[in-house]
Amino acid sequence: MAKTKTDMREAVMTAAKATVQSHGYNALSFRELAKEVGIKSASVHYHFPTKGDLGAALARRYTEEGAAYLAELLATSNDASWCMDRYAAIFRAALANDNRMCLCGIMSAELDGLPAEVRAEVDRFAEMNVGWLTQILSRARPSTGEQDLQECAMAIFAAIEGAQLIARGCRNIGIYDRTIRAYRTTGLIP
Amino acid sequence: MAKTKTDMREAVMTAAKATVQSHGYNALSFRELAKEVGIKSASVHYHFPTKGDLGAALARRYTEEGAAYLAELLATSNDASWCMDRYAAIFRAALANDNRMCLCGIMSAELDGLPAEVRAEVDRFAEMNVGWLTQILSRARPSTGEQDLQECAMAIFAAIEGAQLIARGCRNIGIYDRTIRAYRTTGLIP
DNA sequence: CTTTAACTGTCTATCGATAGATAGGCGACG
DNA sequence: CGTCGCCTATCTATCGATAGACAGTTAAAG
Repeated sequence: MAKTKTDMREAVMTAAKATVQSHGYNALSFRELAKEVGIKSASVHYHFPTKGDLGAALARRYTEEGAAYLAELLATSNDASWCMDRYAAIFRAALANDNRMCLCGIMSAELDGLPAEVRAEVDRFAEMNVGWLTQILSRARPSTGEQDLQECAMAIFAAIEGAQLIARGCRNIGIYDRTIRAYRTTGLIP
Repeated sequence: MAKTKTDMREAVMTAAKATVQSHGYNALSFRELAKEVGIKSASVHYHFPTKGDLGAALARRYTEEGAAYLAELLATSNDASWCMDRYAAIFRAALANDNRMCLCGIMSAELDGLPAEVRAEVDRFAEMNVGWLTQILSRARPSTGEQDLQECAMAIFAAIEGAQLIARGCRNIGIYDRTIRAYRTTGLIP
């Protein structure tokens, strides 16, 4: 059974995702990527004509997979606190996995070097997260206005991304855990 | 009056700081840097033998200047709330200035490509901030234990860095403002 | 069937740009 | 004179991207 076009494309995207989460979009190299999946860089260009195409495809899939998982959480439990636990665990898992970061978090830092199509996907990821968090908050605080819910959701999203960023910077996952706990204690997170 | 060695060194560091805050450490180029300050790239190497030397000097100065400013705040007012306002304003100013980021925030995202001496400076910056925030918190909540104060200080630092990161990613400074306000409302920030 | 044509996925080879870094020279100044 | 600050010139490495060839597959035409 030979590799189909889709197989190779998947392999490239998987390797690229890991590289970006570890070293950022700028560190993504067609040559290195090709070496990892066992083809030549010219063949990577066959699947993704430009680096921007690859980056955008990566970010889009990342958002979609995240949205699917979060929807599953939402359908599994009505407990906002439990959902938030699982949510924070997603970002923790990236750190635990070789000190990786959220794809869109790391891309936000590299924003200036990003092609426009990649930036658009970064925005969509943030929107998706805030939307989900707003739903969670509306369960935990049903009497709160939509406006306030969204602001608080944005704050939670930013705070968790920040916790990941700083913990990564210090190469210390304990910082992430303690920070999330402090968010809970102060009431930022349900 | 010709330029002294110190003058040129200062000029290089100033330009480099702006570049890193805008585009990250990886985007820092000796050639571009030299062009900006009106010398040649070989001359930049005269002042900073390697890129790591430049990056570390940059981060060290950034931490020192920040510490000096924060000490000034601490000496100016006893009002924790006012100090926190000024603190949040520092990070806001970076965003307002061409969507720049905290030097150490952006370096945390690029951590893997950083020379060891630069990483060490990133750690020191975080420590310095947490130390200052702990002092502020001990004024606002004098009855709280040192352990809890430090955790909360770390949480505030991470949350503000995150707010800056996300607002930058969305190219929308309003997101920063609303997020900081939400931090206040929930009680994370005094 | 068989032949022919197109398509697919990968290859080799190469382009121009840019990176960090180094060797050695030149003029000013104390 | 000798050091200081900056220069020209150049090296090697790597980047994204492209052109052109080749083998394997598919499918239509005869």
